[in-house]
Amino acid sequence: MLQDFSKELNSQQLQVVTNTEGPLLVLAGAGSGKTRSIIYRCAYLLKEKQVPPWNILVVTFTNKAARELQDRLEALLRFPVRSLWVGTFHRVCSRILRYEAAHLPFGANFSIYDEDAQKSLLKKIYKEEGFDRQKYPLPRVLYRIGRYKSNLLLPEDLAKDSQDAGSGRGYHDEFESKILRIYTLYQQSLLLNQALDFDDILLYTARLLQNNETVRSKYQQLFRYVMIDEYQDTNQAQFEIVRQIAGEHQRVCVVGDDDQAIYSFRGATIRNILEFERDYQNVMSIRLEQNYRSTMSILNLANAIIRNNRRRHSKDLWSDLGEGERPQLFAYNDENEEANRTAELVMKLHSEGVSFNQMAVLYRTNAQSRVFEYAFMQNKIPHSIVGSLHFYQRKEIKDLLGYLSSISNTADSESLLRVINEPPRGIGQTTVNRLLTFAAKARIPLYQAVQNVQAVEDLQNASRKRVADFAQKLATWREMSLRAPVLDVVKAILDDLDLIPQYRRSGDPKDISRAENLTEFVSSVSEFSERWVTEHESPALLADFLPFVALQTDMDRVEEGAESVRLMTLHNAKGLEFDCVFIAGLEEELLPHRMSMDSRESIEEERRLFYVGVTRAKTRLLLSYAKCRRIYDSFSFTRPSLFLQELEQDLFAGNKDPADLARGSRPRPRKRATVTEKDKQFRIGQQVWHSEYGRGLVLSVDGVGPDARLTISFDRGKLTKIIGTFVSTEPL
DNA sequence: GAGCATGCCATTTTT
DNA sequence: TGGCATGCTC
Repeated sequence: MLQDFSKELNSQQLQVVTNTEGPLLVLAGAGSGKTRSIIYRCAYLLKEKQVPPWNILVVTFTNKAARELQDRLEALLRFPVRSLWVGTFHRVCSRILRYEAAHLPFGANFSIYDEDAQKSLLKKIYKEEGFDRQKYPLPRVLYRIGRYKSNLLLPEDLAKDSQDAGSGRGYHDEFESKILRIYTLYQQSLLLNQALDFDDILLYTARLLQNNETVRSKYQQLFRYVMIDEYQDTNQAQFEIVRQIAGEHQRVCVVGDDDQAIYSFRGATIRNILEFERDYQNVMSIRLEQNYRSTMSILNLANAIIRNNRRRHSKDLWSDLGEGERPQLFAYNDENEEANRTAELVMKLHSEGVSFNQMAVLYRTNAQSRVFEYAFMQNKIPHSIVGSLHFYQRKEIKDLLGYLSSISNTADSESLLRVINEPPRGIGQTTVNRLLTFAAKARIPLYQAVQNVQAVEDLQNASRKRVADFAQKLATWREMSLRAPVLDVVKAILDDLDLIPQYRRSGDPKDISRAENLTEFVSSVSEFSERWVTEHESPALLADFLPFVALQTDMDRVEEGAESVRLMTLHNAKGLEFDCVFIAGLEEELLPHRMSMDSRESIEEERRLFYVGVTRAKTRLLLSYAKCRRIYDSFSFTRPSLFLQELEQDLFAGNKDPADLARGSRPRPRKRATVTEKDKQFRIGQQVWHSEYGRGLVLSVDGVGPDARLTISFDRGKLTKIIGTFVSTEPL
């Protein structure tokens, strides 16, 4: 066995595989075969060390990575490895919480709330308590709550802290105490619904392991060998979970790359990987620096980019795949040109024999995908957008999931509220309010109130009947879901509601796509069920399916082999590789993003994001920026990214117009600055000139002077909204 | 109680 | 720009 391995692995990788008995830190550069090392390490434990699969825990960053790992491991071993624990932190922890529900303030069938559900819960709290949404914006409050949770702080801990610190004074303290109040109510309402948000899954697991010795030692003994991938992107809660499980036996292997840490906005801290050697005793550390993915020209660029970061374990990637083609840098006039030229380049590469699924277009923000999608459609280039419109965030899918949660977890009044009149069945606001009042008085969930509608006062007979009918349906589905396969339950609900045919009949293309999405959902349930049956030899029930689907993401739905160009954000590109990679929008305020330019740390993280993108490419890398970009409905001039400015020109292939970059790097006024005439006035019907679009006619004027928003019809056929500064009142 | 129109809002990254 | 909430009307 070992001999087989030594043919397949280099000496560092082999070290990773065989050093299984103590804490191990693997600093694995991009493309250095870390997944491969993890897989072989598992194989080594299973075959050589005879460790039972259920004693091994492997935590990956995405579900997709978990599945891939499992598949590749089985291919290597040539037999199925069923009871190995492989999954994301969220998945593994949600499993633990369901097993250990007896020790927790919620049942095994708890619901999992996504961000939208979190928001609607908060909105309701704001309404009841009269909080001001301007003063306490939802995203900000949610972010704060998330931060508390990933640092393992529940409201009661904070309350204690603020008491210790003495009474709060001033505006800041008032703000903090309001946040704490909101957090407290929010947490209460989650529990009332027997629901957890994403952060709760980690928080409650960490707490349980900390506080309950029996449970802790159970999992310490179960997870005799622990491996954590992408350790650079773990947060404090995740750190604590690992420590509770593996701190005692110390058989823990963490794999990561500090240069690829890109999730600090979600509470991840690079500290975990930088300090691993202090957190555990006698840590062995191994560096994987040989890259098996990219040519040297690409790695030279990657190394040059990341060298500008200060806080890192310094390392240089190298490969023996030859020099290859140097990366190309393109300067375009605007985002449309960028998209069109990219589409042309894609077709050119395709005609040279590169298959579509070996090409990817990467960008910083999802909003950038639109122009590419359009250009690719125009050119009939097969493409798939990864992650922009979340399948699981679509209304029709969430409605269906709302039904499923309502019948699975009858405490989940929020989910029931979502679907109680969707599709409309004549249970309006008034009726709902009366039901809610009744439920609150009786201290029962909405589900019970609906079931006991006879006892609810003040209801009109017609309403009461409609509620009773609905209650009957719910009860039937629920009854069915306890024993029948989930696929049957889903089909029964859809049939009873007549949802798909109704959407299909409407004729509205949006509704037709809803019908299609529901059909796709059914086939995903069916796919899940088939997998489940082969693995568990019993049919999948609703209670098996719900926890699975709640942690699914759009990323997990990309068909592997599909012959299409992938369009995705740089974040989503983590862990992937393609022959040809395009990175678009390399401009100041886009990459680095304007929201992340306030501190050195955040700029370094943006730089890492660029680095992650670059290191996805095997043979060809094509970078671009636009000199002018439309944001919402106005045009802005842009400057090339700082990250381009700090690079030597000879890293790139002969640039068509190298002067562009030099010009861009000269200090220039930030925005709206090329046309310098002062005091321009515009009127309807006036002739104006634009450097690119040529002569045009002003159709409407909104505002005064250079800042006025104009609608202009250009002679060349373009009709656009633009700000006054961008056009000249005289021929150019 | 349902559907429509209007006006307002925010617009980074996601398990 | 467009998605969402609110308010208005039938």
